Amino acid sequence: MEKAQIGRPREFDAEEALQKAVVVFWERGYEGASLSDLTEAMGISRKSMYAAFGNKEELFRKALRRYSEGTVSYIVDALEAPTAREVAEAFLTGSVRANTRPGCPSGCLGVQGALAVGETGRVARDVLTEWRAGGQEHLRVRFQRAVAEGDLPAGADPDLIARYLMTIANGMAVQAAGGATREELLRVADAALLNWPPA
Amino acid sequence: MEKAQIGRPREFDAEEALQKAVVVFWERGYEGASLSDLTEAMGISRKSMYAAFGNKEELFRKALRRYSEGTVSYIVDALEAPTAREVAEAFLTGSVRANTRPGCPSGCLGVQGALAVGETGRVARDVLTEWRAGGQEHLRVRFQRAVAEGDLPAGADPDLIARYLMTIANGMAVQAAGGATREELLRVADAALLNWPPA
DNA sequence: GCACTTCTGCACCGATCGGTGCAGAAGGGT
DNA sequence: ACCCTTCTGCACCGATCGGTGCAGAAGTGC
Repeated sequence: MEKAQIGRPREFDAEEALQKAVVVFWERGYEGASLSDLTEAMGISRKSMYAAFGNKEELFRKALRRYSEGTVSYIVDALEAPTAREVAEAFLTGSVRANTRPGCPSGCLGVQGALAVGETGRVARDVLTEWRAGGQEHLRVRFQRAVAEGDLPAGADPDLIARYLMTIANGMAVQAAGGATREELLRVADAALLNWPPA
Repeated sequence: MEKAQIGRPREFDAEEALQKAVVVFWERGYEGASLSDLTEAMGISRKSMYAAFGNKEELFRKALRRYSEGTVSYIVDALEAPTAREVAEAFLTGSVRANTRPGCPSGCLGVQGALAVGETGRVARDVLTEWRAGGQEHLRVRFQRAVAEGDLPAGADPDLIARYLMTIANGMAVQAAGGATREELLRVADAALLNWPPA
């Protein structure tokens, strides 16, 4: 993978710069984040950004990937909880924590990054739609397994349960973007889990 | 209120044009909707738009007001339901219907109109944040009344119940923007109401 | 040291952004 | 008929958008 070192090496840390881009996209959304905003935060010139990441859309894709591996890696952990109930708990409390992390923008990049957009944001919007659907699909598969294992009743609908949880998580992202606190959202998560399974 | 008719009257129907603007903002968001997009859909020139509505921010405010009075007027109706449980049901099913109305953009203008934005969208974002908070406050007051009337148990927390319902509604807006169908979301609404009150 | 590659910063590209100035047309009220 | 106001369409404003061409600096392998 690593090509032989030929020519002048870049002066900045690409991972570090990408993390800065994540924050800008997270805070302003794809369309609201201008190249000037991005490169200024990343501490590099436009030319260096294009050489290292391709273009704005590619930068967004890579930022989302980094966001997935970092901020919202709780999802992967949640899926490994021993029972469906614990999966749901870990997923929702993880969402709350990610949406209200001190020092980070409020809400979720995957939700507010590009929800309704103009022509220029179509790709970013579709990327995020697919990203959210992917997360929901992981939940669905996990709950399907839980049904097979007898952890959930035979009549339970894995698709509905996954969508139910993802809907709550999406809603909490909107709430966080609007200023809701971690404590307020944790209470919502508790309320959402009062009846389990929800179908 | 009506100023005496002096000078040439405008050639277009302001209400009709405003409704077109609602759809464009709803579909593309505040920043994603350019003046060209808006005026083209409204069928009027830039100059006529500025004369009739002020500027883009004012147009957005007026579009949101019209949206409130039209598409999401179900909230007002829901608040008048006789019991807290029926209020919750009417609110959630109304949300689902509004988010998945054939011929209209998917999702909710109040959510996807301006969630994460750049400098130019700050005002629109704050307007929507306040708008969502206002809706939640109406629910809270209604549930507070329900507690006073004994319709909800004395220990119930109106603030939490209102936030819980608004979180679900917000989440369903995100789901609808991602392509969820009316039937799928109605099942989510049912699941969310399985335990009542949720706290 | 040399050749080669890739870096960086700056100026610049056409397109589009929100918003206006202007001129002329068109409808009042009297 | 007149005046006066407000309409409309078009061209245009400076600013900013995402993206590049260019020149020179700076590193690597030989």
